[in-house]
Amino acid sequence: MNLTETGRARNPRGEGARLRDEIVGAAVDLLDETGDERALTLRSIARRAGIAAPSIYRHFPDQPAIMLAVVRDAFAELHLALRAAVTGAGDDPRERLLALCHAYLHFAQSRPQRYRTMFGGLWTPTPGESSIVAEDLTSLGNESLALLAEALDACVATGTSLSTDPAGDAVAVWLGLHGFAHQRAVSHRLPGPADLGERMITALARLTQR
Amino acid sequence: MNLTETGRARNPRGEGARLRDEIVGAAVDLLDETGDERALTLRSIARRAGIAAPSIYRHFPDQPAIMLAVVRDAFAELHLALRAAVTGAGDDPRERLLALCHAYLHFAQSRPQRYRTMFGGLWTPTPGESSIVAEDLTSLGNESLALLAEALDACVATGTSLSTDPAGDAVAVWLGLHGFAHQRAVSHRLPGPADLGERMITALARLTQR
DNA sequence: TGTACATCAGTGAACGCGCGTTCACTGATGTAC
DNA sequence: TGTACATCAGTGAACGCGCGTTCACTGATGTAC
Repeated sequence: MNLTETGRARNPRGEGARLRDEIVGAAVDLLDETGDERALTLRSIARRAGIAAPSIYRHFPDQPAIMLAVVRDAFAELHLALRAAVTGAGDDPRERLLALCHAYLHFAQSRPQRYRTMFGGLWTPTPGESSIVAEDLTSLGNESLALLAEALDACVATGTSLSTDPAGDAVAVWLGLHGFAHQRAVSHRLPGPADLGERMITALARLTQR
Repeated sequence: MNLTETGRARNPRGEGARLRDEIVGAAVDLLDETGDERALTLRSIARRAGIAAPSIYRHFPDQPAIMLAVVRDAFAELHLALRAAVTGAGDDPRERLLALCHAYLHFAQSRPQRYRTMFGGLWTPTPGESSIVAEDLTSLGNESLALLAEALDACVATGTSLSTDPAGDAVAVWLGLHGFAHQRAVSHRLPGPADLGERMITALARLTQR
């Protein structure tokens, strides 16, 4: 590492972009620890990263841009986790779909603060006031939703799902997962039976009884 | 009203509590307009209410206490809306359940910022640092959830729902509604078919085909 | 009925603080000649 | 090979601002006698 006891060593020429990742990492750490995106100020992130506050401006135009990078990272991480789950689940479409859904719920449960931030919509009150544009936001979860739609399609093809509109029902499954995951991320004391997630997935994906 | 052109008239003796409601109202207005709970500072709320900032301390111990009052008000309003919907829906259990669910979704759509704040979990990062205690939070939606469970019970009793665990499935329906409502409150551009909400309700409540 | 006084609702000035952002800078490292 | 110079990564000091909170206060209104 480039860190010393009394500060950080400078990155070599051409690799200043490393600091960009360190800044995002510091922001993620702060978010996971405090659970409060209001704590992610430009100065607190700089402190955490061990740099002077103005150094951030070499890499980000403003504070919301850091948040966007954090959220983008988190969505990329989610997508990787979902892909890995599907890939590792074997060939049975039902198992693949369930693995994907469980990976989604696991992702949210293990990083509740990041999950809340990804979908909380707070970090960008008014696109236009900052460097962020609407385009940055709309497409964020699309890749992962496509993965879910694909898994549901496969279930329909083998008769495991009775859905007559897999594309629409994929959105329904996603929103169900989201409601479950989000509420659990927020309250950590969810009423309801232990198999609640399973039950919602089965119902929304219109899976047949095994 | 007690407002004049150059300030507000003082409340008469014994009715100083009126200002409390005005403070909460000002906070709600700010929240609905800005869509950003970070904008709800003690000073901005005071400005909006037309009073001096220290006047707030006569009615609230600190800023999170105002947020709690806002959220409590919103939950009370939600409960009233749900009750009114059920009451006005006639005797058919299916219609009553659907009316309740639609009222829930309508509530969230017509007050997206308040809905987000109610369930966003941001306004109370660490109970104990402020005047808020955990007890203030846990019971917030319980009344409304009970209403939903009751409506689902009635559907089961008449064979309209095939649920074998209405209490658990009521939570499932709620989380489905929440996922739908929350995501719509945040993004306002939801993919999926027009009858998505209907579809989720029917599936999660295990309603029979009509 | 008059009057002194307590209570109540709300104010104005001031405090110290962390914030985002700017500016001119430092000093190491690679490059041209 | 040596040296002047451009580039690059990051800094330190300073700015103005809005924040939460405190303090002693003002002045209207009800109450006791």
